[in-house]
Amino acid sequence: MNNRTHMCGDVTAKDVGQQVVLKGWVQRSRNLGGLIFVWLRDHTGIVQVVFDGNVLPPDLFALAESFHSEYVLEVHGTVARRTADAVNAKLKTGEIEVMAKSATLLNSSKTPPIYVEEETKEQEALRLKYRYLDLRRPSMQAMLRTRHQVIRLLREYIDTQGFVEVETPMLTKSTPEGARDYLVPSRVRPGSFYALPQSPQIYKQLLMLSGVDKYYQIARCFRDEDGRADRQPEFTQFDMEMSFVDPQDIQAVVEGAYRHVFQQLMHVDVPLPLPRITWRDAMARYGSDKPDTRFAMEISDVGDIVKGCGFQVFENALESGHTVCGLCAKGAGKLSRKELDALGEFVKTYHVKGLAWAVVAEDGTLRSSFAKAMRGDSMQKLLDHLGAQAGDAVFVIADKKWVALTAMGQLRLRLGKELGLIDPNQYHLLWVTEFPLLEWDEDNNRFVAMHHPFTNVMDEDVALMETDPGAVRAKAYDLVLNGLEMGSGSIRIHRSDLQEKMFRLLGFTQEEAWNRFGFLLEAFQYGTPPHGGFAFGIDRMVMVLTGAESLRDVLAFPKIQNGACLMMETPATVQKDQLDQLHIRVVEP
RNA sequence: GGCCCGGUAGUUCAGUUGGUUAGAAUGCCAGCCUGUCACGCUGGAGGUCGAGGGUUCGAGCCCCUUCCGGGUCGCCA
Repeated sequence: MNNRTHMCGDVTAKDVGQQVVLKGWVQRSRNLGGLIFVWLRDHTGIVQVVFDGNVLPPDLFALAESFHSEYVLEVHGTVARRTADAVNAKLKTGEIEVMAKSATLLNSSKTPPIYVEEETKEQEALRLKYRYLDLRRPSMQAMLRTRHQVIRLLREYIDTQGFVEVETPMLTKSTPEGARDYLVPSRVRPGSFYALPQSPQIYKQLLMLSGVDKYYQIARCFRDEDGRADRQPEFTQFDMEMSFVDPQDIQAVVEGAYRHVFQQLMHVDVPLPLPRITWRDAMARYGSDKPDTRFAMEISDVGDIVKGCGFQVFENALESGHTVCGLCAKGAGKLSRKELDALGEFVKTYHVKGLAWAVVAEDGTLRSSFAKAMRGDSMQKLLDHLGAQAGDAVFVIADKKWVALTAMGQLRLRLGKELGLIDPNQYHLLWVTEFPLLEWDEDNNRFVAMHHPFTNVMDEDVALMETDPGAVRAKAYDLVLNGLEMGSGSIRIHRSDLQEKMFRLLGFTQEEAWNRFGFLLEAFQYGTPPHGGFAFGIDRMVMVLTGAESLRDVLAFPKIQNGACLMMETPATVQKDQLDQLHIRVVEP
C-alpha cells in the first residue's frame, strides 16, 4: 500500500503539527552546513523539507547531504509553520515546511541535461530528446491535464446528445486521393499494404448506412507529409457523423461542444450561434479561408478605382482579367523603406510579382513606390477609397485573383501581428461556409475535390456541374478559431447518381471509381440515409486553450518536421528477418 | 525538393578586421558554513567550436560540401 499522505503542493498551514509522508523529486537542495533545505516536487507543486543536523542521526544527515537534483525521495516528517520572516510567498506551500524525521532515497539521478523549471532555456531539440524530463515541468504537466480535461468534457457533452462512440480500424486501405498514406506491409499477402487512416471518413459514413445515426470517435489520424508548427504526422480528431441532418444540425452540435469546453475550462462564454461567412467573402475580405477576425484591416477590391490610373502594372492586370486589391494599415506610416521592402519580399513568397505601397506621413507627405506612375487624382482616389489618413500605409497587389488575395491575406496577418492589433485573450470562432466543390489542379490538368470526393453539392448549384464545375459550391464548412482551421465537415453524397457525376468531374472512369471505392459504391446501393458530419483537431484546440505556439507543445511525445522522434530515434531500421517475413528487400541507395 | 535562420563546456550564451593557452554564468566535483529559499565563501575539473575539405604563416571567425534543428514555399482530399 502506498503510504503517501499528501502531495507536495497540497501541504498547507492546516496540516501544522501533522505527521506526513511525502514522495517526490528533489527540485533543489541548499546545504548550509549543519542544516539542509530540500525542495521536494511532484506535479502538484513544491514543498520545503528541512534536515536539521542537531536533531537527526548522523547517518541520515549524511544521506541528506547526498541529495541532488531529480533524486527520488520518500520523506517522513512533521509539518511546521514557518516564522513570519521565513515565509516564501513564491511557493504555494510557503507558509509551512516539513521537518524531516526520516528519508529514503528511492532512486538517484544523473545530472539532468535540462532544467526542470517553469522557464525553458534549452533548445527544443534537447527538450524533445529528453521529453520525459521536459514533461516534469509544471507547464507541461498542466498541458497534459488540460488535454485530458478537453477530451473528458467533449465526451461528457457529446454523450448528452445521443452519440455513440465506435472504434474504427487503424489498419485500413490506402485511397490515392489526398495526403500521402503511412503504409503497413502485409505479411500474409506479399506486395500488399494496409494504410493507417488519414481519417475514419469512410467507416463513419458506412456506420450511418448501418443505422448508427449519431457516431463519434476520439480518432487518431495519420498523414505522411512534412510537418509544421501546426501540423503533426499523427494527430487526434474529434470525429462525428449524423444521419438525416442539415449542416445547421451538425454545426449546432459542434458549437455546443466548443461552448461546453470553453465554459468549463476557460470560463469564457461563446455566444451562439457562431457567425458565418461564405468562402467567397472570406477570401475577398481577409484573403484566407481561415480568417483571423480578431482585427479588422479588411482587404478591398480596388479594380474599379484604379481603372485608367496610368500605372501599367495595375492596368495590365485588369486587362488580363486579374484582380487588383488593397488594404489600409492604420498606424503603419512609420514603416521605414527597409521594412517596406521586407514586406515586398514577404509577399513574393506567396507567388505575387510585387507589392505596391504608399505611406502617408504624420505631416501628410506621401512616400510611395508607385505614386509617380499614377495619373491625375488617381492616387488620391485610391487613398480615399482605402480610407488612408495621416500616419497610415496602403498596400496594393495586382495578380491572378486567388494568388493576389492569398498574398494580401498573409500580408494582413503579418501587419496585424506587427502592429499589435491582435488581442491574445480573444477567441473568435466562426464558420466558413459554401466552400468550392472542386479545385483546379494545374499540374495534372484536372479538377480535384477540395474537401473529399463524397462531399455533397449545394442544391442550387447541381446544374452548374455540367456547365461550370469550378463554380459549384459544396455543402462543406470549416470551423475557424483565431485564424486557425480547427476542423471541417460536410453533408455527404448519399445517392449513387450524384456520386457518379462527381467521379466523372474528378476524371475517373466508372471502372476506376469502382476499382478504388467499389465497396463503398456498392454499400451506397443498400439504402444510404442522407448524412453528414464533422471532425476537428483536438491538438489544435488544446493549443489555443493553452496559448501554445506549436502543436509540439500540446503533445506528450511529438514528432519533428521530418516525422522523426528525437527521443526514440524513430523511424529506425529493423532486423533483416523481420523484413524477410514481410517480403521486403531494402535497396541500398 | 526550393529559400531563410541557427549549431561554441552538461546547460544558456559571449567571442572584435582572421592573431597568444577559446571566456562568462549556471550546473558538476572538493572544502568551509545551522534559517536558506537563484543560500554564501574558497578551490577545481570540464571543449572533436556539429562533421569533412579548402584558403592562409595562422580559422570558432572566410569559402565549399555535408549532417542536425527551426521557420517557410511546395505538399497537407
